[in-house]
Amino acid sequence: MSSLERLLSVLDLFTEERPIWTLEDIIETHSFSRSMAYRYVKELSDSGLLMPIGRGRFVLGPRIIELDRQIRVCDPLLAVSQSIMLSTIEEVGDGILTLSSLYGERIICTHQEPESSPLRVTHSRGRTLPLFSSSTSRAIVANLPERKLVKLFLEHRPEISAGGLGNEWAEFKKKLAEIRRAGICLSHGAIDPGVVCAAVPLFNGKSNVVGAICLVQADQGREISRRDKDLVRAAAARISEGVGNLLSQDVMKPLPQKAAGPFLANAGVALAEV
Amino acid sequence: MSSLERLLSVLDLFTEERPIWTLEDIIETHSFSRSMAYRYVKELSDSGLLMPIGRGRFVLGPRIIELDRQIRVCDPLLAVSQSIMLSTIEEVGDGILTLSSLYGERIICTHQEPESSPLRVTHSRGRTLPLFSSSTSRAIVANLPERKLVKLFLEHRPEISAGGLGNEWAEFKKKLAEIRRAGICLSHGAIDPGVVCAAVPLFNGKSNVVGAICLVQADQGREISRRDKDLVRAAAARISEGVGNLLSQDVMKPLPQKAAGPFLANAGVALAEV
DNA sequence: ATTAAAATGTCAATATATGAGATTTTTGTA
DNA sequence: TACAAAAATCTCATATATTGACATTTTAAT
Repeated sequence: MSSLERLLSVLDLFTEERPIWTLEDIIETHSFSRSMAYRYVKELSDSGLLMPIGRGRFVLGPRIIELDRQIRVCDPLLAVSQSIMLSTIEEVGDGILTLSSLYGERIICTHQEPESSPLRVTHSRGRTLPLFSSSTSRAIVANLPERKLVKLFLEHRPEISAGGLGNEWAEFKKKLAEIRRAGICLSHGAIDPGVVCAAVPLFNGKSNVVGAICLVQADQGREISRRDKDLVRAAAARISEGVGNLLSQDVMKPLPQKAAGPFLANAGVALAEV
Repeated sequence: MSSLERLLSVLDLFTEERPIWTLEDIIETHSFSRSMAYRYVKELSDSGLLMPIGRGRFVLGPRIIELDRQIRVCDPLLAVSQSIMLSTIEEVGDGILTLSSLYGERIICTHQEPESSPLRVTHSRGRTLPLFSSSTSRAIVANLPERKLVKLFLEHRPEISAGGLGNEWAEFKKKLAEIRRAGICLSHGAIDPGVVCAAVPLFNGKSNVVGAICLVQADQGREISRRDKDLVRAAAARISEGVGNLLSQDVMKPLPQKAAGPFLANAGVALAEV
C-alpha cells in the first residue's frame, strides 16, 4: 500500500454518519503510530483536504470546495454535457437527466439537469451508485475493457451473482455483451422505488467509456417511451462526439473564458473600524 | 518536499484557464521522470482525484464531487452556520453573507447565503481571496497565533507592505492587534468595486480562529449600518458558540441524520432492452 | 505560575519511492 | 485482420524519504 493510499484512506473515514474524527480515533481505526498520525493529519490539513476544528478534531477541508468549484466552472466534460443535457431534458419534458462516471470501483453521479426536481432520487450530484445493480452502472461497466472486467468479476462475484449478472465468467461476459450491443440499459425501481431509468454510455470519441447519462422518470406503469429513449441516445451521441473533440484540439488554450473576473488591487480596506 | 505534496501539486495545475492537462505537459512542468509521472497520474486517477479522458489527457475527477457532497450534506461547521447565516441575512434584508476558512496560505469562501444574488462578487463558494487585502482575510489573519504570523510576515513582506499592513514586524503586529481588538473588519471595494464588506472572525469556542463571516452589500455611498454590523457580530458569536459545542460533545454519534435514504436492493434491472 | 497534556522535532533503521530500461498492451493504418 | 508504432506498465537495483520510539517544545488547564 502506497503512502498516498494510506493518506487518502483517511478521507474515506468521513461519512454522513460520522463527519468529525479525532486523532485518537483515526489512530485506532488505521492502527497508525502516534507520530505518523500527527504527520498525516498535518499534511492533509496543510493541503486543505482536512481542517482542524480544535481539540484534535478534524472535518473535511476547504480545498475540496475549491476543487469542486473548479469542476463546476470549467470541467470540460461538464462543459460539453451541460447544455446538451439541459436541452434534452427540456425536450423530454419530464424527469431528470443525470451524468455519472467511474473511478476505481465506484460510480459517481457528477451532474444532474435540472438541478432540483420534485422527483426524489438517489441519483444526485455527488452520490455513489452500486457497481452492478443500477442501469447507469451497467451501461458503464458493460463497456469496460475485458482486462478490467476480469478483475471486477473475480473480486465481486457475490454481488454480480446477486444482481443477476451471472454466476460464471462466460455468463457474465455474455450478459454484458448484450447490454453493450443494445446501447441502452433500462431499469424500474432498481435503486429507488417508483422510478424508471434509461442509461446510455458515453465514449471519448473512440471506444473508451467515460461515463453514462441516465434519464430518470416517475414510474407510471409504462416503460420510458421510445421517443424519450431516442432523445437520450441522441444526447449521448452528441456528448461522446464533444468529448472526442476535446482529444483532438490543442490543450494549451481551450479557454472557455467565462469572464471570471480577476481580483482587483486592493482599493481601500479599512484596517479596523467599529 | 514530501511525495504527498508532489502528488497534490499536480492538482494545482488544473485552473480555469487550463482545465485539461496531458501527461507530457505534467512531466514538463514538474520535471518528473516518465515512469513517475505515469505512476502519479495513475494513483490520482485510481483515487478519483483525476480522471483520464483519453490520449494521455486528464481532468479533475469525480471523487472531488463526492467529497464536496459530503461537505454540503453534513459538514459540522456548515451545519452550525447555515441556519444562523440564513436568518441573519434575512434580518439584514440586503446583500450576501459569506463563510470563509483558511488552509495553508489560502482563504477560501466555503458557503454563502443566499446561494444566488443579483450582487456579483468575487466572494462566492469555492473562490480564493487574497491573503491580506480582503476584510475576510484580515479578520482571520489578525487572529492567528503569533508563531504563524511571524512566518507569514517573513514570507509575504511585499504583499503586506503593499496592502498597507506595515513595513516592519512591529507595525504589522500592531495593525493586526487593532483589527483583533475591534472584532470586525470593514472594507469598501477592496476586492470588487462597488461593494462594501464587514467581516467578523469565528472561533472554536476558545480563542482559535476557524474562519470568518462577511456581510457584502452594494456600495451606496454610506457605511454598512451599525445595526447590520451588530447583526453580523451576533451571528458570529452564535456560530463560534456552536463550533465550541462541537468540541465538547462525543464525536462517536453526532448523527445529524438527514434521512439520506440508503440504497434498496436491486428490485429489477432489465439487462438490456431497446 | 505550575503542571499536565498535546503537538512537534530528532535520528537511526529500513521500507518505499525512484528512474532507466525491458516488456507488455493499446492504438493507428493498411 | 494483421502489422507497426506508440503508449502504458512492469522489473529491479539504488538511494532516499518514511517510519516509530523517544526527547523536546508548545499549548492548554488549574
